[in-house]
Amino acid sequence: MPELPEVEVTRRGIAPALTGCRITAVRARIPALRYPLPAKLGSLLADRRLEGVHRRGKYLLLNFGAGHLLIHLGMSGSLRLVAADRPAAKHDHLDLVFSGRDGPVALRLRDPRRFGAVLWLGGDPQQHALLAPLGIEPLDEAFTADWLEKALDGLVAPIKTTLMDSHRIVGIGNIYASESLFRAGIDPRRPAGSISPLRLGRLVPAIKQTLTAAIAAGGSSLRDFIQSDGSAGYFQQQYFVYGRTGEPCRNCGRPIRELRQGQRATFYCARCQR
DNA sequence: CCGACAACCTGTGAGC
DNA sequence: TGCTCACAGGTTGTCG
Repeated sequence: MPELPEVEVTRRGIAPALTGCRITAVRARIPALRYPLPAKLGSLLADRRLEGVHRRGKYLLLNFGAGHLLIHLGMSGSLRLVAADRPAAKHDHLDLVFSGRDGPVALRLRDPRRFGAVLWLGGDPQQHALLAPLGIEPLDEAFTADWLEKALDGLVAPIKTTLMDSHRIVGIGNIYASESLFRAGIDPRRPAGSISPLRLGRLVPAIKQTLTAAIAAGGSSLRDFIQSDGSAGYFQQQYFVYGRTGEPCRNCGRPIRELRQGQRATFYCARCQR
């Protein structure tokens, strides 16, 4: 579910409600997601004040002053703000209960597939083994066609799988890789290192526009993505190619094609993308 | 370093 | 209706 836009929408949903609030309880219902949950998370966070909520790639960082709680939503994770006494449903694995301005409120993590992660980072978050190797933020000013040309130099792998490599560029997952390449008019199978500067000059703004539009729409609601207040995102209504196999291209009318790259589905228009 | 692949886990929808 | 199979937003680790 969550690529950069969904994580950013989540961040913007929870930050205003929780920043400045203190933890009053922690409820962990399972011992581990992708990694074991931090031991003694309750005493670690007891009475701590949330200083801010940040994002790095698809990771959320909750700053508690003494350290950061790192949260990754994996494939199926979501965070919601709910009344603290609301019963937990299936796959609601973790609650962080805060003393909110209007009474106790729980930040509830749900993750059916359990590919997500919750870790406690005591030191500088950027030095952590999961964050240090991460690539550039695509919405940063530093992400330019010049930067991309150097980053892709010599690479033979298809541009689509390369865009999804978080050690080069963060935040672009399977949906937004296909969508960005359509907007740029680039064939997803094209070797990353042999794309002309002219085309890279189209790809950079295509990525930025795709991600920005998705954030503005509240993310994509594949199956069950929900915002922190429980409402849906609407970006999927703006998909050009993702999940539209056989349907007419919104630009030229030809049927959208589907292929597999690295065990993932790719969607594209054979006429508009070269 | 690069690229291909399996693995982690549950839910859902298609097809029979 | 019920069963089986393929596939789903991500990332790490391994291997050649």
